[in-house]
Amino acid sequence: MRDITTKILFGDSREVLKKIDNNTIDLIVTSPPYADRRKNTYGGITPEKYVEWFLPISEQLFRVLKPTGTFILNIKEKADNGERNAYVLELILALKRQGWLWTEEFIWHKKNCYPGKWPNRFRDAWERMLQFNKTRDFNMYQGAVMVPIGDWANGRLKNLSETDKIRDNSKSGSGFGKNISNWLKRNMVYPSNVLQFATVCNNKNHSAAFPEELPEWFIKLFTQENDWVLDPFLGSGTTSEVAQRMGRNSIGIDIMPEYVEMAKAKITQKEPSLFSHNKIAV
Amino acid sequence: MRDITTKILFGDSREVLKKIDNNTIDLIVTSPPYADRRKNTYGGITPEKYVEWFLPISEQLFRVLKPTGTFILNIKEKADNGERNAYVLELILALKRQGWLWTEEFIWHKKNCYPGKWPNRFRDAWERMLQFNKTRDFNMYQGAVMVPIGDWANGRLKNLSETDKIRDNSKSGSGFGKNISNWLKRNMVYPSNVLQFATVCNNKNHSAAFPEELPEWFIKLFTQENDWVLDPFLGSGTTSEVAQRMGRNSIGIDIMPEYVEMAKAKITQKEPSLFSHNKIAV
DNA sequence: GTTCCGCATGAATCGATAG
DNA sequence: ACTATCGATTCATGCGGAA
Repeated sequence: MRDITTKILFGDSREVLKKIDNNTIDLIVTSPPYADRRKNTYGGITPEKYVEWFLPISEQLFRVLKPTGTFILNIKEKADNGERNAYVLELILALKRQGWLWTEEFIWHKKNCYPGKWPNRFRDAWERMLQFNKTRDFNMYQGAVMVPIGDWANGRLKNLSETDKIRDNSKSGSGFGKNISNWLKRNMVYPSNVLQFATVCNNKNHSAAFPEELPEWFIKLFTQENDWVLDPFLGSGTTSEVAQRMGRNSIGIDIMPEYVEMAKAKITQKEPSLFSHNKIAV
Repeated sequence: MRDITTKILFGDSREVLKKIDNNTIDLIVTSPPYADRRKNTYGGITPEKYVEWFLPISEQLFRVLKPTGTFILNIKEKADNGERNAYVLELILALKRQGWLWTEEFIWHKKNCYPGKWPNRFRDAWERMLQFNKTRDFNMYQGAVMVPIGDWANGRLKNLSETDKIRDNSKSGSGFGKNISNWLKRNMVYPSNVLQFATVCNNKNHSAAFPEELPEWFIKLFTQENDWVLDPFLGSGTTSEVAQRMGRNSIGIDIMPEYVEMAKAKITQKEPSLFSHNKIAV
């Protein structure tokens, strides 16, 4: 493994991103401040101004991303006056107009979401993981995120009858001959576009809203070792930490000095002993 | 239980809906034909014309729905040229402009769908269950869909229940223990907005097969017995069948004669023996 | 060293109350 | 009338201390 660079940059992404060269990033994975959330830490962008605020940033992201790269955006609209706000839908449409391809919408199913029950709704247990690309020919290493068949097969495949197998072959869905019995012989299967991870909730000094599994999963899927990962809203530094551990170069940006310090601490902490081959640039 | 009416109507919803009186329906739950470029499938509406096609129908749905009623729309955009089509987002925005409140987006997680992959994506394992309302004061019977509590509670209950068990057992001889309902409540929790139902594989005659659990869940949540349920795209008749079984009046509409016949067969099949109190109106 | 249990808390949401 | 703040509601998870 070559040396890994892990840059943690302090500042406003709208400005800091301009220092990054064109077509250099393989994966952008980020969770920007949601509209009207985290007012105390970040500015607190209203839903009405969210698209306007985000587009200059995504313009820079488009510029720095390689044509084969991927942009993963974690976001979820809040309920407001008994109604879901539509600003995320407006954002998706605006990003498409900006030139992005809206390739996929993964669902992050939060198994341990915030509790609560109200007269008109249940707990919100999912968030959007929106995948955007510059071109249709992006890199995707699907084999890297295969999961043991165990959980899946025990529930479904074991009970497949002989007619099930035959019938599915004759059913010509979309031209893909899905011979189910082939899957029986394998140990690993591909996941779907629904991801189930628990949110991090520890009693320690600082909590990371982003569980490590989330950036880890997308880094595995869309990058190889020595590729470059970017998070323009780094927060407490989860993305940088995971990228470093996985042998990816990374750039993390945040506007809050205390978060930048926290992220730097996470990185350098591990540098002397475990990651002596890594180079920390700040 | 009073007599239940189950109407199966043949025709185009744009016309047939006009025969239904204002403010008479408690729940609309439907899975319209999804937009598709392939004309040979059911419906055959292109993504570009989908909103234009749907709005006259949703206008009628708005008219016939009670102010306390709910409209559940099951839909999912297909991938098209490597990209998710945005017509569903446009539809949500258009429905809001039409006066609907976009109350919630439930996720139907199709847990048992076959693993599969394409060069650029994984298996699509979820669909949108969009909830729209006319007002903020709609009926919602949340207790009807409670689910058993997670495993974590079993350990906790073990200790407390030692004395509780004895008390309950000793009380069982003397009528109903007053605490039984409370104890049951502790074993049941409210669900979230992510629903996990298996897909049905047994329906060869309808392209968009809807598992019974799906309309059943929403009928439980948003209606009581003798309420009125409407499905303007009935398909093979699942909604009518479930509504009848649950003691709800219902109206189902479909434009395909063979589906109407299929749906009628499902209903009348059960009428003589099990549902002799039901009245079939066609 | 395991296993078990207590406890804090997490990108929440609504209705009521206050300014 | 409209905005801002507060209290009540509620459950899965992981950590830390105890058995």
